[in-house]
Amino acid sequence: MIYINLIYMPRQNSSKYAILGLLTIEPMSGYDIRKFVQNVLSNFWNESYGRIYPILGQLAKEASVTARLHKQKGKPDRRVYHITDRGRQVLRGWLLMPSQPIQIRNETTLKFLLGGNLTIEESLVPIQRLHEQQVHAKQALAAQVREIESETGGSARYEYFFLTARLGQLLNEARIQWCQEVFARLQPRKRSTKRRGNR
Amino acid sequence: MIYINLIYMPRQNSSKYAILGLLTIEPMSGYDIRKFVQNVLSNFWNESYGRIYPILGQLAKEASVTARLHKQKGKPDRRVYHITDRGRQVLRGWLLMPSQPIQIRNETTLKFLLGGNLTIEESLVPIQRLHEQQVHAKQALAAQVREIESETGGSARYEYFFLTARLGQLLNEARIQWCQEVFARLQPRKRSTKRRGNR
DNA sequence: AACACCATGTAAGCTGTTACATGATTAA
DNA sequence: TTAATCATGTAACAGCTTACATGGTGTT
Repeated sequence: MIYINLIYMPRQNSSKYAILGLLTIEPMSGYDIRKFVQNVLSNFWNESYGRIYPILGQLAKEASVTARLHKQKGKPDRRVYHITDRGRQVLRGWLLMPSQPIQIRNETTLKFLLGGNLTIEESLVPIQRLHEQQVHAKQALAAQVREIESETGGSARYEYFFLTARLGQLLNEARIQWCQEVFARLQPRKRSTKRRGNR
Repeated sequence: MIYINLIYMPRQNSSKYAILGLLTIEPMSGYDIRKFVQNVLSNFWNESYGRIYPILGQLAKEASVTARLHKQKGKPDRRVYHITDRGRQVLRGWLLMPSQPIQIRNETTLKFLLGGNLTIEESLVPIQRLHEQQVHAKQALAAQVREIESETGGSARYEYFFLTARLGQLLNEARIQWCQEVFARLQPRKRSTKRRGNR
């Protein structure tokens, strides 16, 4: 295939900038980044080792970060990455660009929409699971908010961390409420309508 | 690389089952599916032509769907796909499986979290855009709900369509409220703190 | 004349996860 | 003894989008 007018323009590699951005919070190793993403950002971001390590190498080659080796006793060496001024410039350029529209693929919701192909009981199973999960997440989010509030009372970053956690809370509450509405509307008439050919 | 114990187990191809599922709502062409996903499901699902057409061909080969050619005057022929009994079985198997955890990558939220690298004014720009967009989406969602309510008053599918749209509404309201909280907390002290080296 | 819509389809190629390798320490 | 955690890294490969091709009709 020949590209004459345009070079193949992939949706940009946001992992690269995400990792760069996390290094402005604190210098981190690849392992730290993974942990941070899993523990703190999992509500709206994810990264796998398979991306993190190659990207850190690439960023170092571009002089957007510098690596410092921290030797440890009893544990493997840590390669801690620090963002450079050049890295901050690159990051700033990305931060100011309009965000890529989110490509959402929420299997649970799609399956629920197609619930007409199942019995009501079958359709409710994943929603019960979702409800439990979201109620559990509610605790974790509240703890996170308390931690942020206690940590850095007046820092510039504080507001952004707090408000991001707040978004998580609001979405969490919305999902819990939805589950309750589903239970209220779908439970009562328990006619096991396993009708398939509905046209 | 040699896989001895396990075959490479990719995250499953949910597009295939999604497309199959949409054909239980109504027989559709590839073009219809794209339109439907964009117009109705865009809040929680997306599919591109590059996937839809090959998958429809694959599903036809597997006898999960059958194709019927609809000739049109002045417009290209439409290849309309109908789900088969075998297809319904395959779909049912997928619907009963627990959903893959959502892999979210919300650039807007991540960028907001990293707002400490920008001025408050700069950080607020995308949130103002988000707010406008969500207020606009609110209208569209309300219209969608009204349409579902009027269409099929008592059908089995009605409840699932309605409740899915309802989830969209609740999440939409949560996001709008979040934007307002952001404006309230971030606007007042308009000190243009373009501090970069925050450690 | 330019553009958008209808309609189907394919090749390029980046994106991103998973399953490995490796190896020491600590907890159950 | 088994498993988990710490820690870095790579190869395989499916997932998915984008940019094309093609061509008629209707709208601005």
